[in-house]
Amino acid sequence: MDDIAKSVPVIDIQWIRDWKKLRSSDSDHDDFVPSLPPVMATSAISSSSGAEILNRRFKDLPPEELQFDDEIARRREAEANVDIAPGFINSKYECLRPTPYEPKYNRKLVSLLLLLERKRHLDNEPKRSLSYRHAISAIKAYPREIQSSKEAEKIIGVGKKMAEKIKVFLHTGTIEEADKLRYDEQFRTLSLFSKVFGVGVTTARLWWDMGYRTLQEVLASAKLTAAVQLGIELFPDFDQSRGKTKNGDVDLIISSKRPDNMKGFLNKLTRRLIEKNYLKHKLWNSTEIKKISHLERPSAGARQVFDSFEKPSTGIRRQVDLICVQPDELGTAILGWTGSKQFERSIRDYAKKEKNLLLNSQAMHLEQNGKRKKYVVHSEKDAFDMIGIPYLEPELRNC
DNA sequence: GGGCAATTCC
DNA sequence: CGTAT
DNA sequence: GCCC
Repeated sequence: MDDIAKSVPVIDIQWIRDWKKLRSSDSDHDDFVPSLPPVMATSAISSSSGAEILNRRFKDLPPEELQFDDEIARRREAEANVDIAPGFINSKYECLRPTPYEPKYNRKLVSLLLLLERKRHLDNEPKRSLSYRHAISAIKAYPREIQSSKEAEKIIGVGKKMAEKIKVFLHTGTIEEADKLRYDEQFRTLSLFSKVFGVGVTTARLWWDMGYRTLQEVLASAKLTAAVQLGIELFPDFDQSRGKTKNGDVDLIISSKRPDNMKGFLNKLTRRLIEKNYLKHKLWNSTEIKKISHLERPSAGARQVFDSFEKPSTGIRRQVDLICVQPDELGTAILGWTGSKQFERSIRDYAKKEKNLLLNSQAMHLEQNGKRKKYVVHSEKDAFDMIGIPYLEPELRNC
């Protein structure tokens, strides 16, 4: 999952309606797929812009833009010891407060902290990266401009070192370490490499250390697994910096009230979708076998990742995750796949630490004196109620 | 100083 | 089987 | 890097 809670509809919903119509009139899997006009498959899609990104070399390129930056970095009165903003839910649990996708206040500060978080991530310092994520999340949700580092340090998640950086920001309008990263070839190259499907910070750095500076060079010279090679070739289609929509991947969670019908469903469905050219490549798949007291139950979160045509007529390609779940897993599956990533970490952390509830995308369990009791979660709302926290719309889970 | 979400695949 | 993703 |  990405760090953005997905709320933008990016596929033709009619496609799903047709599917539902057909499904209700017939129980044979092979007829689940609606008949739509066949797709004109072409490999020339976006290849002109694709060549650009594959050959992008950051040396001497203009600096990376800040994510949010309409703020005039004005100088504040030094170190006003004001109270924390009224109404702000000051907690270490991000899931307790609404967090917008774009901050209203402190936008440049958030942009700079995001650079530092990414730097820690690329340097393989996941815990420091997490710390920045906590602080960024809190500041994104903070309901007014921060006036001083003293005020900032009252925010749970902002400690001494972060407050010092904020102090410098308030006085100079920037944070030097962060601003430098915008021009840093290694930082920008590692960022690009690690956006490829199947590539994390380790592989990204390996490629850098081998001397590669563009994806094209990697493609030409590095020995790649088939999946990673596909990841690079599809990269131009998935490139998120292009186009208007923030993020384009689609998660479809599929369930049936008659689980016995679901055996082999995902494979059948994807085979048909590939035949009809809705899906192009299988990037990844997982078929989980749950072991329950010696019995093997095929289940929970069988998942396949594809790239597909968003809308046959446009030829625009999207990443599609197909997730097949048991009916009693539907509530937790939707909650778990809606994100954001940090929201999921937070709500699971809260549930466990504060309520002894173990939460994952398959189930919720109450743990008391060494025993686990399973609760069925029927909906997202249900999950919030059971955990005992106020419901948050998906659009406000952008922790 | 321990913990930081939970889980799978290759 | 341990590590990376 | 921060909280408990």
